[in-house]
Amino acid sequence: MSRTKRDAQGGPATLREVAAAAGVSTATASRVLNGIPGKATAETVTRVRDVAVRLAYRPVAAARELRRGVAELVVLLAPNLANPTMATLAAAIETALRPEGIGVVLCDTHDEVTLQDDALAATRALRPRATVLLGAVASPALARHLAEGERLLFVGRRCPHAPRAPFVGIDDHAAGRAVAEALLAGGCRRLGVVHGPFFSSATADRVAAFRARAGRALAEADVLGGDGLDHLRIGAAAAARWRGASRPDGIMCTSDLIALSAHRMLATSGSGVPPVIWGFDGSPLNRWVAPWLSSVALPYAEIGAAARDWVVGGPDAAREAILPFRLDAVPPGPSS
Amino acid sequence: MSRTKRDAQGGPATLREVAAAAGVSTATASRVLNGIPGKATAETVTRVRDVAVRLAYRPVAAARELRRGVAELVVLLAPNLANPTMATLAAAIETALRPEGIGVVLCDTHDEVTLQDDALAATRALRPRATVLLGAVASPALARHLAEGERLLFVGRRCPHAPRAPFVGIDDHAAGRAVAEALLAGGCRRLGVVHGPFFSSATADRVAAFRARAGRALAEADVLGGDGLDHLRIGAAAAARWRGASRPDGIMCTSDLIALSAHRMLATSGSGVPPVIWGFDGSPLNRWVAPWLSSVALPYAEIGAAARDWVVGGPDAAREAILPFRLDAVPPGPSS
DNA sequence: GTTAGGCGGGTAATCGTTTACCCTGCGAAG
DNA sequence: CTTCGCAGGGTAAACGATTACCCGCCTAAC
Repeated sequence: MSRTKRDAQGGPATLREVAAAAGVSTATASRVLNGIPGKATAETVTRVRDVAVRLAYRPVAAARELRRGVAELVVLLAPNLANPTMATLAAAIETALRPEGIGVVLCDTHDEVTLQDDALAATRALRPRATVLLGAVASPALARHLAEGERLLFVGRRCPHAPRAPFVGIDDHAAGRAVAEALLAGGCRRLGVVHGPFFSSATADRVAAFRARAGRALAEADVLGGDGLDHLRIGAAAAARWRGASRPDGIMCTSDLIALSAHRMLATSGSGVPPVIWGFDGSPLNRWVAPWLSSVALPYAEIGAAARDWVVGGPDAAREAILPFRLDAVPPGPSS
Repeated sequence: MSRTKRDAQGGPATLREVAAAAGVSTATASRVLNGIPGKATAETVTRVRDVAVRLAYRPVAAARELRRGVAELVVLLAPNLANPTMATLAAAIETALRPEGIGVVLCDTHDEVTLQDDALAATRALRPRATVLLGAVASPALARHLAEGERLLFVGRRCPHAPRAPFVGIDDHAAGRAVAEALLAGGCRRLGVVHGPFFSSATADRVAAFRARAGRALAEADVLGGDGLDHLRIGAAAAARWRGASRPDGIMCTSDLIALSAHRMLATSGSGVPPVIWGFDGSPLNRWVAPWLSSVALPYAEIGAAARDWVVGGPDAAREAILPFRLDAVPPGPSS
């Protein structure tokens, strides 16, 4: 029961001190605390555990990592945290990983390829369990990581270099089709699309399926967008092309952000009955900021859980998780 | 120029290999790569650097951390990443820290005290350079960390236990006063407030200053809110109390989120000219989702920079950074 | 009566860096 | 001709955990 040097100093206890206080070797203490069975009597186990609790022992992550060669960390690359969708996804993944004792290192790449590459290179030194990419773009470092067998998980958007790389997301093809069907079923006659860049597999799939299902209801001239990375600008620029002229009565935007700015631009032109607008992502904020917006809601919690399963599952985890989306349709009626 | 064992294996090079390839000891190699002056000839320096580049050497973070006792990591505790303000702040801080080679470990506490405590306890094992708290609430673990001298920085909202703890933010008192002045100068006669919980120093200061400046233009009955943590609910519930009855013509909400939901509730009641509404935080999204909203904009980039300065500044960094806010007033005119 | 093997545990190497300490010249000051 | 000090560099001990081996004992099977 005598205080060790460090205990007296007030610093956190080390494994050696726990072992000494419990009267065992560090090997035994380590095995007990890691729950390795068959290496200690029940009596020893409780004694070591008690001492560890009493001394408020917390293993230093760096020491374990150095020995094991991998940290209990996951790197999360997000293209833009100012986009509520990305922030919500990031939060969902972090929330799912925390109970596993895995920390999330966040990197906002601000939609820039060079920042993505910098982050990819820099975070290697951390030796994370995996790297999760929310909206990856093609880049040299990404290709290199892939070739070198780093553990990479793509969420929402597939790997630009290798579509078969581990992926968690929804069936964007089915979602695009569902939106077209909803619009047609709602009585829309002339459809339109405002989309982001096609290098995003999510965008490409949504638009392709929408186009296929819409058939002649969608004129090629009513498929707008694609330039730039800022969704708010995309929506505004695209919608401006419909200004004054006649326009579709049913529009799919490939993200809620695009829908927000497109709607705003359309609203200020203000002629006739407003079109029905669908977006993607289903932010909880929509109800308050855009009650007119129907949206394909992402299953955030399930995406987080799937990402966690892949991370903890190791090399033999399922390579793909295609999760069900939800259609949050605005009830028909006067748009307030 | 012969390949070392590990080099041949394709794994990343270690310092030992770099040193061997450069014909120096690991000590010298380490000193050169860490830029410690006066310990190597210029010729040696270039040789070591060249070899390091050629071998794509990256120091393993865990080893350095183990030796130094502190990781090049900062833990960021955010109350709710679904709130765009928090997400933007988090991104700003991460962006400022990255060039310093400091990674950000994100923890979303979902506004729950126990999660904040869990995160505080768990991240200690990482031995971060500092912990940054975005919207801290009082809690046992927080008090303990404070007492034990952990490096804690409070952003936006002061430490609930110790108002003098290191802080980065704006002068909320001045901001509240400025909003009252703007409303009065704009011709408003009856003011109102919708606020979040007062345990937030930011909220308390804003409301106190607003109240002081508004004087008799603000009736106590028009100060609403305070219950619950979800800003969207706060705004809706508060505004519902003005429904049907007469209401203020100028309202300050202590966050944009509150303003969003309050406005929506007011809009559906739809009687008479809509009140002028001010919020806080100045999200870039506001322009698109709430063009009617005036807002006290936070200097996100400057907050990130100040947080970085405090983190890298070590023990003698300035304890407080009070940064200038910006008033993003909606131009008077018909609210679309 | 052996012996294989499981249980309970200890010793010490190891992970990759940093850094305290030591050493050797060499030039300048005395 | 000493002596001091500095530039330039090497040796090896940390940092704190994990884990590959090793060892002794006891039981059960042969």
